[in-house]
Amino acid sequence: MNKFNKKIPYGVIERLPAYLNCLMQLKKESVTTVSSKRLGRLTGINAAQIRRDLIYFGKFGIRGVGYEVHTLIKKIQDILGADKFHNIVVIGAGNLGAAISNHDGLKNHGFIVKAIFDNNKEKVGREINDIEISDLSDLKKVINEEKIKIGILATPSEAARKSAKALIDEGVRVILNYTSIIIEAPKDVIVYNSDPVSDLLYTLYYFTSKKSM
Amino acid sequence: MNKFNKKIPYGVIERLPAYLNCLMQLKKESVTTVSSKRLGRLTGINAAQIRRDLIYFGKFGIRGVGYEVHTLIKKIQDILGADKFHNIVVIGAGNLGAAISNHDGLKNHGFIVKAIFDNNKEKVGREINDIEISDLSDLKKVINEEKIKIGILATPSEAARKSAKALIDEGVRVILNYTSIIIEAPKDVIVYNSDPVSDLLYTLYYFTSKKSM
DNA sequence: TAGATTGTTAATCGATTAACAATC
DNA sequence: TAGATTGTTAATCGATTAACAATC
Repeated sequence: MNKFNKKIPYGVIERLPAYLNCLMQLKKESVTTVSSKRLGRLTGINAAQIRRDLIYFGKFGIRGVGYEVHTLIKKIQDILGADKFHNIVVIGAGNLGAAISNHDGLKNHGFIVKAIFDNNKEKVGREINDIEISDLSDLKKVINEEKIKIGILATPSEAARKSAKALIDEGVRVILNYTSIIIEAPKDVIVYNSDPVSDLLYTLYYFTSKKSM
Repeated sequence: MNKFNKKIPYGVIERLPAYLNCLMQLKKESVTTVSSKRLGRLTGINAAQIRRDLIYFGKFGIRGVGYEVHTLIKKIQDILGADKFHNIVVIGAGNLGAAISNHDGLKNHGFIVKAIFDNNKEKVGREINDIEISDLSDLKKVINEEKIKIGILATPSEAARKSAKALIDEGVRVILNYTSIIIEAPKDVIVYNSDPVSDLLYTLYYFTSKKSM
């Protein structure tokens, strides 16, 4: 719900991170102002749609000028909740877990990796990106002490279901699932699945038979 | 376009990999038949929608019985083009590149990683998952020799734009972009962006203010 | 003022879902 | 046959986009 008390379409929320990402790159290039037209060209999204999306939340632009990059970043961060810090945990200290833990963007958007868990005793105690790898058996303790609500699942598939259950049982409410296991969760838990194979298969459809996108 | 010569909604194609993934898990559990109702419960997708999605491509079910798992897998693989082998390359031999190259699902769906590229001379010559790491300067040669049309971009952000350009210039037509860099590509190149931060930000919206999904 | 671009409407387009006849 | 579930329709719901007045 927004200030007009209207339900926001999913598509709108899905596009906001894309706008934000684009705006942050523009900011890095010292661009101060951007029109919906330009933002549209950069993100591949229709300019009218960008304006439509934004006015769900307020009038952030200046007619005849465009949007101030800095202001729009603040507004979108505020809408998404990315203006606050969020403690997260990563399950799995393999390549994937390490890649995610090292991701610059997390820090830039206020996500703080509080712990990385693994059940491999050899890895426990080592560090990834200055974060110590903890034993999976300490999951419960850490989640409760740090009041963690967001978890990233980056284990091998075999371990995924058990870890997901542990996260949910301890009160985690958002799970980013990077395994190909299907996670069954109660309605108040948000599970977001991300799988390179699904992404590839999706694009493959449009590729293999030269269907237009 | 399908056999009825009607345009297939994007949403349908997006859901097919989810069905496929679910079906393959069912097959592993030796389930032979599944109803749209059960598939719906497992994937979180409305049963009517599953049936609707599938008949865009043909009548794959048996009234009163459901869908034969094995048959439906074949059909969906055929639709997506996942019944053939596809050579791919991965750019970036860091944690992310390694994680993707090691991903079981790739092999299961016919994707063969032909080469992993990196510009770090120390990594070149080593192996990940039995695939030798090649020097980025050999990209052109490999892509042309192996007629690679699919590339996965898993480099640090700084290197992404240059690598993307190289891929496109040499004829790659599908790019899975795992960096947060925006890639500008001609219309006949399909770029699919996947970024853990965008995924987190999206879920964050529904989480932070207890908005219903 | 002239040019540019937002905010906003309204028309179009596309997606979802309930319902049920067909049929296994 | 009775029960189950698909295939299919049609109504509803939601998303996209062109167009343009408002206004910087």
